[in-house]
Amino acid sequence: MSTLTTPTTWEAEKVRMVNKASGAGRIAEQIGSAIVSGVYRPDQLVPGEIELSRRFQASRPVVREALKLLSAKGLIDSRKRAGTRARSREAWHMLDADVLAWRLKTGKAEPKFVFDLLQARTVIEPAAAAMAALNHTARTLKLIEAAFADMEVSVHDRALFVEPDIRFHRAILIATGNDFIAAFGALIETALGAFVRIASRHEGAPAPSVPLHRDILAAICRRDAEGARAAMLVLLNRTSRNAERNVVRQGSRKPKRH
Amino acid sequence: MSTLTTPTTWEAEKVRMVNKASGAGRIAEQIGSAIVSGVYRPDQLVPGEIELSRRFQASRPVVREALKLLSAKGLIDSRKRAGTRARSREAWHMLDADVLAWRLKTGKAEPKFVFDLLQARTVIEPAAAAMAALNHTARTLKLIEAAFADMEVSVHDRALFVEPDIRFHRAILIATGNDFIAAFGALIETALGAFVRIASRHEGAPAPSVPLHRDILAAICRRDAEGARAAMLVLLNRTSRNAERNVVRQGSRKPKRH
DNA sequence: CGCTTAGTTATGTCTGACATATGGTTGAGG
DNA sequence: CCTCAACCATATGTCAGACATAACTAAGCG
Repeated sequence: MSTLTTPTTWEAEKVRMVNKASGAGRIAEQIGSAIVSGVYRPDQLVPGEIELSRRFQASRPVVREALKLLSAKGLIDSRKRAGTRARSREAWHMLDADVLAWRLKTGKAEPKFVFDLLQARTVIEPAAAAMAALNHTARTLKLIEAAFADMEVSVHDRALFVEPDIRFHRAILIATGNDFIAAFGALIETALGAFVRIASRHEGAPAPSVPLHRDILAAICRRDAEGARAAMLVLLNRTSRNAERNVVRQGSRKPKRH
Repeated sequence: MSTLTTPTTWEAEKVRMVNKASGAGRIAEQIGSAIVSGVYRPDQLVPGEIELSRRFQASRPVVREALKLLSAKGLIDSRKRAGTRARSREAWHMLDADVLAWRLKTGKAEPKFVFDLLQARTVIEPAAAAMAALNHTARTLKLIEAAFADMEVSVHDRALFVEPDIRFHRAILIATGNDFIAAFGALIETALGAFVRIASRHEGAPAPSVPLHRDILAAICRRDAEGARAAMLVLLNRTSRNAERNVVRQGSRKPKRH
């Protein structure tokens, strides 16, 4: 049953984040969530390793592995004598799938989170669609087409629809041929996952968005960069309107930072 | 700057990557560089932990911490029985400062790397400048202005010029008020660091770019979004022309992925 | 009063062992 | 001879206890 030489790369395997079940991943998630939710203030503290090992009922090496995970994501910084400190949010790796998930889960200030997510998508994805139109190959185009076909099949159920939807947008990012643009995949995934969570109780089937996706695919197919850009922009504008309608009203306020 | 013998040119508190000196960081850098340079093929192998601990003259816990660092950056994936495998490049966190540095250091296919870097900047930074013009605060504007002032001071020396230059572009990203846009800071830093490395032996002082930066700052100051976007685009086009002139000619070839 | 020095403390590192799951191998059964 | 189940080897996962090292604190000395 296994396809012999063809790698068929991901498919079964989801985007693998930290293994939540096992020790280090579980602890990293707990501490990471605490940091992004503001339990541990910017430039200070975090309990010591022995204290953490006691608190999480795990040995110190496991705690240290968890801390290394968080360190690699820019959340903490350990120095020899005085403990490990939570780093300020400018240092966080905001496009890391785990950091995004933790921020979303402990949804503090969710309106601004959703707004920024959409704003970033509006910057990246139209340009990505244009680049994909110019640079796509037979292989990458096939990925986009396959994702769109699966969207059409599951158009009746929002829960089923979201997976191929995410795959569609990711495939476009990959089709750009630019690794740095493709790095936004995690962001798209989180954004769409969040939207479906928010919007699922307000609306029915996602049928109206299918023709918009079809326009994007068609433009990419005929290597029409500006058409693809415009079509993607139309889709994102629709998504923005939906988000505005669904998010609590304060979402329309201009974000006001100190 | 990196692996040198700890001159600590600019003082302690900087963007802290992995602590290269100490065990886990040093090992992570070695293995990570090997992965991004293609020594360990996509979906396969990587020596076992005991073998690694022997090879790097370190204990197994330290090796495991290094592996956790790499795991958090999307480079590897460990499963219980059959070892830890190098993940395919789609999984790599391309905007991670360490991954960027490792890819740049073991510069394989550097022309495409530089080209993609510039292309990504052309997508992000004009939009970021426009957003900064609309959203900047007194605090964030001051950061941009301070960086520009330092650029003017050190205009005579390219080596000194690069630091405030990086700071200028980072400050604009921060001034957007959007965390996800700001996440590109590491990319900008790597890009400018790479360009100065490439261009330093071809050209003299970076004086011509100063008025272009001044135009960006002025547009942001007067909250002129489209002006800021256009000014940034002008700067990036100049940078692109310089890069084209400096990089070997094959950089103009269409990147051809299988 | 400032500088040096000693002590405290948390991270960093090491050793050695056991637990666990999984891939491969082997043997039983069809 | 082939199929499938049980077994075993192996690499990661986890644990415990110990020592090394550096940095912050404070006492001691000039």
